[in-house]
Amino acid sequence: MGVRMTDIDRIDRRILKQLQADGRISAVELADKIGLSPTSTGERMKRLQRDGYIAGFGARLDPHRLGLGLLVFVEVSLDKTTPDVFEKFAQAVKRAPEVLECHMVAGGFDYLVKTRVADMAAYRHFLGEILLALPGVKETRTYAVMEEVKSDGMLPV
Amino acid sequence: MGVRMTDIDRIDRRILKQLQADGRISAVELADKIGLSPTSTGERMKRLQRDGYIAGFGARLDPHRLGLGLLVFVEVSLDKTTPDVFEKFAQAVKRAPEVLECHMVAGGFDYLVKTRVADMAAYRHFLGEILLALPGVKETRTYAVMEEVKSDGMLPV
DNA sequence: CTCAAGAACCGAACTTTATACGGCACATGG
DNA sequence: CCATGTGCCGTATAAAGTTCGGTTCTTGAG
Repeated sequence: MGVRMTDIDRIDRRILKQLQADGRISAVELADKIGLSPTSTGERMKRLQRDGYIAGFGARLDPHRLGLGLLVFVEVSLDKTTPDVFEKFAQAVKRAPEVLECHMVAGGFDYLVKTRVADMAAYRHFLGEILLALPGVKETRTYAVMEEVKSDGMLPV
Repeated sequence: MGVRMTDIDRIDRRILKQLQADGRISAVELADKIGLSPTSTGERMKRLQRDGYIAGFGARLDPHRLGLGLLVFVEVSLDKTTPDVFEKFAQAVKRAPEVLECHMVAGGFDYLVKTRVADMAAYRHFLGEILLALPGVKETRTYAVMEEVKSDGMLPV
């Protein structure tokens, strides 16, 4: 299944690590962190993007500052007797802005949903009016996050 | 509990939205997307960072390209008879690079851990040698992700 | 009402960064 | 040996970031 054209070396990994931590670092500053010229650094950055190692850049926003103080995980079980439930559910979830992540899992339930809302009242509304309103949703289990021990989600490179 | 000094308006929200989607957009381009001069746009960006709405910038790396093809969630229950288990567990988790996220939750278990590894063999090693080796870990339930329906984790602004 | 003060925006000058180009060193394979 | 390709670098040009002064608008006190 090889779509990849090239492989990456030690220097590429250091570039990826730095860019993951600070996506707005200049090629000049990055260059002398890794001991290369700005030109070569820029070329490598462009190659890493072209080959898909870097999917994009983004600002990390503070959810609490934006009034999204409550993080909630929901386990969802679907009624598998109806056809298309998985498709419908997946599409609905992609449209819901409260849903940050949604993963189909193997195990005791079908989907694990990560949600961020303002407070419990907002979550109650989301659960009742949006999630449970979807056809085929048989059961949900809610886990409110009390403390975010680790949240950055940085990949080990 | 007001630490915030200022509030944000409609224009700030559009800036945040754009920067979340593309953290490397130039102030010039961003400026005419939102109908403002590059100067004012730059000033607002700096203010949004200073006030903590923007925590930072980062590159979005493709986990599959980096050989981290398997996403796994683990529910962890701790043995609450021992003192300090929560502290120890939290600190160990912060040190583990395989752990992308870890949240203490209210409900049937104690921690929900999000992990990314190369494959099942790597996960087996992580579970046995690292997670279960921690003192106080009573029980774990593993949920391997079969399909990532939604993964970006963009906040609604 | 008048006026001073502050906030937000803008354009222009200046500084820094990105990009494109040409050349150099080195490894590879015919 | 030589041709080719790759990676690196320095320079020059184009673009973006940054600072500064000045304008308008709002606000609140006199």
